[in-house]
Parts: sequence; structure tokens; C-alpha cells
Amino acid sequence: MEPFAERVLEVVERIPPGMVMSYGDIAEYVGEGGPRQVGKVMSTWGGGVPWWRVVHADGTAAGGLLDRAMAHWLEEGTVVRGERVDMRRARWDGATRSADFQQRR
DNA sequence: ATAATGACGTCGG
DNA sequence: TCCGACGCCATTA
Repeated sequence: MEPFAERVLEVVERIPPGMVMSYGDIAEYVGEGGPRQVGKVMSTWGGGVPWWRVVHADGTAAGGLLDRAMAHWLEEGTVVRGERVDMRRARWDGATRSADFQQRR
């Protein structure tokens, strides 16, 4: 397990319920690698973390896990628009504390 | 050494 | 909005 992978997983675990982060966001947040590298980490060791809080930049689900991801989103109260997460409101910047603290216009 | 691949992202059509 | 073409970058063939 590389330190990069550990940092990625750590960030994912810190994403509060009802919030999500894109692969690119995470890559930028940890300050190394890129979206694809993050994707690699998630496909390999993502099973032990709330992977459904990691989505594509456009808010669509990762992998072919739409069904399961959707279930979790609804359960956590993630803001969803059709088949995708509403990034404008559910996107986590890594600073704010909780989901229901968001205002967004 | 070269090409293909992948839980991605952005741009054009 | 949907989709294909490209760009990216590390890994694998």
C-alpha cells in the first residue's frame, strides 16, 4: 500500500454523509497524482471506504455502481438530480464540517 | 521502447 | 444533454 493510496482513502473517509468529491478534487486535495491515479486507488482499495461519495466531475456515479450508489445517496440525503448527484450543492471542498451546514444560494 | 488501458476531465459538435 | 475525440499519467502488455 503506497502512501498516496492511504492519503486518498483517508480523505474519502473524511467526506461527510450527504457530500461527495470528484476524482479530480481528491487528486488536487492530496496534492499529487491525477484523477486516474485516484481511480486506480479506488478500484483497488475502495471497498473499505464510503466509495459512493466519490463521483465523476459531472456528478455521475463511479464504476457501474449506479444502483448501489443511488441507494446510499438517497439514504444519506445526498442531493440528487435524476441519475446524478447535484455537484453544486453536494460537492465537499474539504473544509466545511457538515452537510446540512451548506447554504448555496 | 512502443502501445494499450483505466472507478477521469474537458471541449466540440 | 448526449457522445466522441483528446489529453492525462501511471501501469501493464
